[in-house]
Amino acid sequence: MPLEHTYTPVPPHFFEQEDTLWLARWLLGKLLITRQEGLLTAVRITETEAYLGATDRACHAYGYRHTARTRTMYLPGGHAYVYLCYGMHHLFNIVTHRAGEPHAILLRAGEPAIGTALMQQRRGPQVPLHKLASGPGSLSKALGIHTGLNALPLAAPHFEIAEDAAPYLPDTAIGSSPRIGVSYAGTDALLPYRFFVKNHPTVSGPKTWGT
DNA sequence: CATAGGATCGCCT
DNA sequence: GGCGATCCTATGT
Repeated sequence: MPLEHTYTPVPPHFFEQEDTLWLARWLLGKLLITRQEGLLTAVRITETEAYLGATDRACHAYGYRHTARTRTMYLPGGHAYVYLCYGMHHLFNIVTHRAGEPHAILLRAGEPAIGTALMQQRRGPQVPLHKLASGPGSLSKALGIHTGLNALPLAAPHFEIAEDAAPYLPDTAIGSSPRIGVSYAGTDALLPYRFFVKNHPTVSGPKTWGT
């Protein structure tokens, strides 16, 4: 591993804490690392969305709904929740909070950090660097994430969240906005539960809303 | 740059 | 049978 990619993995149980909004902000600037068939790829996270479980109408597990799909969300924090969206996109979430409280954080965008050539290969040669992992479906595709990895712990070999020596992101560098694509959620669609690195080219959708 | 429409299928009612 | 926590392309401004 090259020196510039030295990093410290975060243990899965770190995500058992209950403050999902804080975690969604905290994830910005951290590394999401995946390994498929021994090949390492990683992005630096630039955009996330929090889904706050039973009381959040935008959450799949609103009202403690139990279905085959939502089963994963009831696992303790630190597991991967991967589901198929629109029949073709594999969306990647990190389950948070204690077992039985179905919170999750959707990872929506990141900046390529490790294994960029492989991510380019997975996405196609025409895709510009800043779009390789811009948008939740694209991010999963670049990192080789698919529903076969659903319910696995967020630990080696498949996944890791890690910190490295990157500069600390001050609050003024972070924006928030309503979540994307949840108009079905009534008034909860207006809650500012989307977080992003302000003005970062990899962020999908609005880059400057909020503070 | 903004908007529109089609792709495509597992999950839920 | 209807519809998504989306993406890509095409068309118009």
